[in-house]
Amino acid sequence: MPGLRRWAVQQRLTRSFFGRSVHEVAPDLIGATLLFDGVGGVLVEVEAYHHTDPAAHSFRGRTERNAIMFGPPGYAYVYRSYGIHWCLNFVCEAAGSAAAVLIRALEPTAGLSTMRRRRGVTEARLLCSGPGRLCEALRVTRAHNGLALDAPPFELFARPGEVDVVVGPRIGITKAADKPWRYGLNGSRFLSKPFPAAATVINR
DNA sequence: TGCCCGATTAACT
DNA sequence: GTTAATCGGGCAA
Repeated sequence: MPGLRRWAVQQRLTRSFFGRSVHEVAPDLIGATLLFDGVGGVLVEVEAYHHTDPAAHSFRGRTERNAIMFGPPGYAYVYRSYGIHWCLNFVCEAAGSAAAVLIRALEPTAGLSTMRRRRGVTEARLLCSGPGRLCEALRVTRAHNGLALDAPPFELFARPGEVDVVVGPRIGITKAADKPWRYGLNGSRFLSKPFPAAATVINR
């Protein structure tokens, strides 16, 4: 029956979803829906980090700031970036792996007027295209560091079907800059930056 | 304690 | 293309 699918219940992402390799979870988050207090949209760009990765906050061991990364999967790790912005991560793998996915961009679908007010811009493309912008639009701060991802104010829903995921090098880092651990929704206009023209596309 | 630098962004030239 | 804003972590002294 045409249109039936729109009534299908979207599956919520649970802790077990995050208890896998960060390099599996990251591409599987592309196309998923993130809501924070009812405001959010479809994830279109993420990056993977791991404690063996020189670019990761957890690379030099546990500190007060990154402690959440060393805990169990399925929790939010929020940190201050450049003393100005907040950045949101999802902790993955097993406790001690200190692996997390940085949430870099989403396509806004819920709470657009709220996001516009918080961000001070009207263009939808500028609301959540970048980790700092996204946290400002969703009003994610240090107060949410350590919160479970399967309970309010978070709501996470699995993507409804397969998507084309584009894979490329991460942005804004100097260490391990060659690692292709940035994942995006192929063709999305809500990416924080385009992927290289030669970037690989995979179906997930 | 002091210094350097960063998983960024917006406003410049 | 370049740069200021702004501050905590990490490391040298």
